[in-house]
Amino acid sequence: MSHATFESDDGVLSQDQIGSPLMDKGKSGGSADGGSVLKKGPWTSAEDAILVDYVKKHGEGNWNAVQKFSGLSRCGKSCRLRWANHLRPNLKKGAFSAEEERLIVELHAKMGNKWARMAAHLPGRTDNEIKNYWNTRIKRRQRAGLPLYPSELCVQALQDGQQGQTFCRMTNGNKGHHDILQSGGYEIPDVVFDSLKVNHGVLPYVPEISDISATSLLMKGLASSQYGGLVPPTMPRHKRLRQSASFYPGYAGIFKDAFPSMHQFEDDSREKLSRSIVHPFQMDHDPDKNPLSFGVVQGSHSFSNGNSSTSEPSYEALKLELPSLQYSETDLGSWDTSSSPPTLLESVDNFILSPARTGKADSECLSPRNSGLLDALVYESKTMSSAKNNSPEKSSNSSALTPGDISSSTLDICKSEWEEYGDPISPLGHSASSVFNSCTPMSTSGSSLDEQPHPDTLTAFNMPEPLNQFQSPDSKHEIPARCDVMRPDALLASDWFGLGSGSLKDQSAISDSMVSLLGDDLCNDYKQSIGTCTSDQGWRLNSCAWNNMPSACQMPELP
DNA sequence: AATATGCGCAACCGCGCAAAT
DNA sequence: GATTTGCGCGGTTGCGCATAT
Repeated sequence: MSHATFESDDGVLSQDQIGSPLMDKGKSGGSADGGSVLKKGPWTSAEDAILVDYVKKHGEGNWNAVQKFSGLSRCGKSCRLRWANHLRPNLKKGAFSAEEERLIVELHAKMGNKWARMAAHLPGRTDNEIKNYWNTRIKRRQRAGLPLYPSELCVQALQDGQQGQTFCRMTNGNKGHHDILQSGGYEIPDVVFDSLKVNHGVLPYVPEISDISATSLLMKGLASSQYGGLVPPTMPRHKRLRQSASFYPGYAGIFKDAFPSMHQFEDDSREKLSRSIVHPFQMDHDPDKNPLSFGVVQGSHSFSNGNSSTSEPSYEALKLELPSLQYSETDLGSWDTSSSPPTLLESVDNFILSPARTGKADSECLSPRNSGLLDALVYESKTMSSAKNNSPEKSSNSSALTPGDISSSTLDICKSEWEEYGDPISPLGHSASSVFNSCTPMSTSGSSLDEQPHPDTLTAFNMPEPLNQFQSPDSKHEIPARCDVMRPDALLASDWFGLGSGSLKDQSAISDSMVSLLGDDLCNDYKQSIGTCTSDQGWRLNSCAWNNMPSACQMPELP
């Protein structure tokens, strides 16, 4: 197509776009070459022809030269995009095939929002296409109350892959790796670690799952901008701040400024926490050596093999790809701590989603938009009625909870916390109830606590399985794999960290730490909402707190 | 039939990275 | 070493169409 032809078309198009917001913006529409205004908006066939012609002659690349040499009044970026998404040869058009869809789901489970990389595995498909497809899928399945990831995805991965090394690596035994994949109910795919190794079978691109921080994932998910952001506008500022700080491991400075007590924690409580939490695991509680020694944060995956001693904290693990949590890349940057591993404080901060946080954040965790790999949702939906059958009365009894109670109470807390914030509508526009009713991946389906969780059952507050193993290597007294590692109350309330009711000293240490972490005011709130540490009974949860505590955080009666 | 709403897609924007200067 | 340039990526926006009211 000749330049003249294009100019002719352009003139018409310019008229078409007089009212175009894009044109109105004119941000990048300034003169680029000789004062000509770069056109925006839809491409015409004439423009396409020019671009194709140019590429045929000059090849791809140097897109900024397109305008110069072809007379196309488009910026280089626009040209590249147009070429890549519409004009380049071998592009597939039309709806995705079932196989493609399956692959996308799998890839997304692996890579998160790495559209370009996903596109590399889908010949003829563009990253934009995949992205749009995924976003559409999110909405669609969200509406339908379905999980983003089908349950067979993991099953297949298990079947096809090298067990324990690929997709569902953490789904060893009867414990759901999905716990971590979906930690917090977010669509937390396995994490891609480019720096490690790639491809172990299931997919053309299936990196070995390395350590993954459920908390980090959650944080990033919570920090997602794409999905409306984490912190609801109604959230008190300090809560937001705390959350935000938690979401950004690199926040330290800001966070500390806002919460001087954090300094105190770093100074005083680090040791306490290391001693009280890390040490029981016989982990290196030197935060410098083991900056992620906060259990989950540190390569829960490493625990999955039940051999913690062989699992060196992998800082590389922190170079995780963005999972589908939809957090911003920049957020991830803060996790790219290969050069500067997070301090214990930073790790701890991930836990310091104070009670103030739990309401929204936890609820957010359950947001269906983040329900990737939420097979649990399916499972839950199937058993929701069963869970609901658990009487509220049972839930209101603080300590004699049955597994079913836990299940129902899980739902209760989520709802109540939503309501507590007086924001009945989630950022997605879903009522809290609807969110939880349709997507809460927390139900134990009324099953016995002794009953092994469904492999696909991932809960927002599930304790990453490896930790569970860690906590109870013999699995004889396996405590339900439900502990919100994000919540200090989880740490305090559960025996999950081996603190139990008998480790009052450690609990007190944690309590002290919590004071430092949260500050007195918040800590008081925390104590009020969660409970108190008594000398004779250890942590005594307020019944309300207990009832409202996600089942993940509720400590079952020890045998 | 008119209007409102929702949905899917194409395109744009901002940011970050890497190479070139 | 600092700046510029080119490019790619991910997120967001806005338009057009379909459906619901």
